[in-house]
Amino acid sequence: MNEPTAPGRVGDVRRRNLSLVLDSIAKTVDAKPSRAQLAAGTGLTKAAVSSLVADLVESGLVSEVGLYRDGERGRPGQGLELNSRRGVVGMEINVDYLAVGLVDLAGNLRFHSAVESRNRGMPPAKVMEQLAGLAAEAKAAAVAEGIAILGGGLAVPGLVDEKSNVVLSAPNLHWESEQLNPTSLLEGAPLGVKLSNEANSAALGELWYGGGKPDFLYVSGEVGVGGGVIIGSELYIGPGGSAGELGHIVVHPEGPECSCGGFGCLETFAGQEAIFEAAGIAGGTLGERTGMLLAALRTQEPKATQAVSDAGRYLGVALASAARLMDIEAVVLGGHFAVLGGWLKPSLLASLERYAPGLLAPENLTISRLEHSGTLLGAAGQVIRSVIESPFEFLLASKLA
Amino acid sequence: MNEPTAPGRVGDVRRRNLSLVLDSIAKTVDAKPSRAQLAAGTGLTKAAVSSLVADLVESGLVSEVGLYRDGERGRPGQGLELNSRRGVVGMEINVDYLAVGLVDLAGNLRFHSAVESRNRGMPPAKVMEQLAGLAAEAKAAAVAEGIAILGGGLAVPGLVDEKSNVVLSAPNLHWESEQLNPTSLLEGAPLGVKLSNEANSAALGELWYGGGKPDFLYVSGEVGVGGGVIIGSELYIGPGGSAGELGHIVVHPEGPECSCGGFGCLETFAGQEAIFEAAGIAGGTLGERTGMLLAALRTQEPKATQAVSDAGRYLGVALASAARLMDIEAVVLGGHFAVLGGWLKPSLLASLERYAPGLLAPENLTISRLEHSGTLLGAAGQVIRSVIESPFEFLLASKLA
DNA sequence: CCAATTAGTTTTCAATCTGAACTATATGGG
DNA sequence: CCCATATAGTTCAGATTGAAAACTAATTGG
Repeated sequence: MNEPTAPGRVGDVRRRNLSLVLDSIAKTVDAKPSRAQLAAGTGLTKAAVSSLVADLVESGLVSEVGLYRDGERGRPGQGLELNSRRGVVGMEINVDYLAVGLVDLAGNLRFHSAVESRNRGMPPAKVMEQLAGLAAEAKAAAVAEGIAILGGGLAVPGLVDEKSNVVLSAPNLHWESEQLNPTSLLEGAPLGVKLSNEANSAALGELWYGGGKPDFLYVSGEVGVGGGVIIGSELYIGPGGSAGELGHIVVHPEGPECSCGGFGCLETFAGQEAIFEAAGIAGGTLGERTGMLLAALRTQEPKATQAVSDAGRYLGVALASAARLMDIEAVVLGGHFAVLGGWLKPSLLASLERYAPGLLAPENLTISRLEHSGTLLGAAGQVIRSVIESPFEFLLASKLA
Repeated sequence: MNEPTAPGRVGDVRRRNLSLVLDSIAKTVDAKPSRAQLAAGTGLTKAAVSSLVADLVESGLVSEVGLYRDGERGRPGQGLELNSRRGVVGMEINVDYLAVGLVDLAGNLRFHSAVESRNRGMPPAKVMEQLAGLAAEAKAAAVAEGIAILGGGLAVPGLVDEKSNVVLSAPNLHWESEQLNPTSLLEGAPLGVKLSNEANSAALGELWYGGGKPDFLYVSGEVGVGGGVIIGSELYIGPGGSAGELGHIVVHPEGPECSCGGFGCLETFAGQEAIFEAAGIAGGTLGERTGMLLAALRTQEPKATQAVSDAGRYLGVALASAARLMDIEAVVLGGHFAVLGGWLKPSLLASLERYAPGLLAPENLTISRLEHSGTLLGAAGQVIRSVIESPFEFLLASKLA
């Protein structure tokens, strides 16, 4: 009724095992496993692994990196790793800036570039044009480093339809039902460009390239308060694709009206604008206002400390509810909340302890260290991940070419 | 890192296809598909379906039910259906009653029995003893109807460890870390007895045997306020197995202290006890108090209508948060909330519209019609479902026997 | 320099699906 | 009554794939 549940064919076994072997290689970062180690790790026979690895090497996804002697005696193994001469471009459109990065299959950020850009209210075509300039830089970097670009990921701060490349709504950009053509940013990349949501991408970036526990809630404090839910090392997006809207959890039933039309949403207490306003900070670019807020916090200006403490308290209420509802055991703070982390944490932890005592251990509340590259890494990572999960399709395509 | 991700073997294809065919037969209730129709429906060839069905019939899971002529000409097909001479016993321990039911593979409730029983504070052994009497009734009914019992499911109002048959905690029963031996209730049943959570089972019962949309939140108003989250036709239990704790969402940060140690939880506003207290109803059994409340509502006694209206309002706050966070599009009210449904719905809908305007269409807020058999059906259904999802294991077992 | 040890390949075999040919059983028109 | 047509279901050769075991390759230490 839901998935059409395709029949199992004999060939599916190979699809699955190709992915299993590739994933094992990907997981074993720094270790460069041999075929024999992969056989032991996966439960497959050496014969099967040899055959599978041959296909993966031929397609260019995996490369052999010299010999590897581990034990005392015996023939040394051939080290295997994800080919670092294949890469994916991660891109991000946000309210105040644009950014690109080049990530190789092994997960190294090989190039990074960002520009400030006031995108709120700007027509999508204009923004895409500017982004194309950054993408060209990434392409040039790839050529310089000898990296073949397989595809790209583009994160935007809004709800997207990944299949049709439509931004369904991005209120903070004032976009609604905007058809983008992200694939044109990377002409010729075999896997094209995948559109995704900013908070979700950041959560995935944190999972794959940051402090990646298998289950956690990522809290994204950009202009809005967003979230990304990771369960069992997978992104939970919900039936309609818009799960994780932490910013519109009701934290006070008598609270003020929110831009979403509801009342008492977390965003009205802990959104960037709300914090700036409560701290009495106005005017200037986002960067300037953030600087002013941090300066005020450093001098312990009462209005500023109170504003951040209040935000932490209400964030604690929201997280208590979220943790109880979804059985979440760890939280990672990103974006604005990462910047304010140190000032936010005390009131946040106190609030969590008040509203959900014993549920979330303080050491499970962490601050993202990926800073602004998390979203990029996540956007690119989704494409890398799709190859790791279905290498068979990639093999087919590369055989045709 | 999380699942050990077993390697794909050639034989896995058959496992999957056995399940695919069995599931197709199960989904096609009333239609009794032929092998040819299954082939068309699944995408497998007739040859493969014939071979798979042969195994399923031999194991007793599927039975052939006479000829079936559909078109104008041609040889008629052999109708196939889940064997209604195989059944599973669903059992429920709750605070105020015990219940059992016999469910055949096709999902028909063939026998049902319940007794009132004050189980709060009762030692588990005593409760299990009484339940054994009910289980014996179900076994006798199975013999009378010629049904072979494959296994059973036992739902309890608390957090359970399904692997070790331990009730980790059931605060409303005053149980903590209680080792049960549910399998002894159905001596000789090849699949044993599976322990599960009451709210989750009720949600699954609603999914499989009620108004089963693929995505919804089931709200269980028993003594506590629980919930079960169904996403993509599967139960979401979270990393620790305790997701869906709707009762401890914070609906008012200045609310009273809750039994969980937190403050302002939904349960303190909309739990059974809270409603009775606010309505000024005390004394007597649960059934008597419920009767008094319904009577007071019918005569529009102000305290009672106000109590229920308040409960609905706060339930709306919790559902608004839950719907935003998990992207939930439909809600089913069960238990106490189903009983109060008509009186609760107006304030609940108004509150939802205030706190999350436009998110949940009124027609997607429904009241369960399964009444007290929902939990039973879900508990038994989990065992039936496990057979449908891995018939290969069942085939193996039945070949050995 | 050879025994021991470990890595990786080749070969044979069994499981399982597909596809095509074949058998089985019904309807309806001449 | 009988045969063309149509549909259901079975049988059998062919292809894919991993398991198991035998084999080849490469390295170390005595």
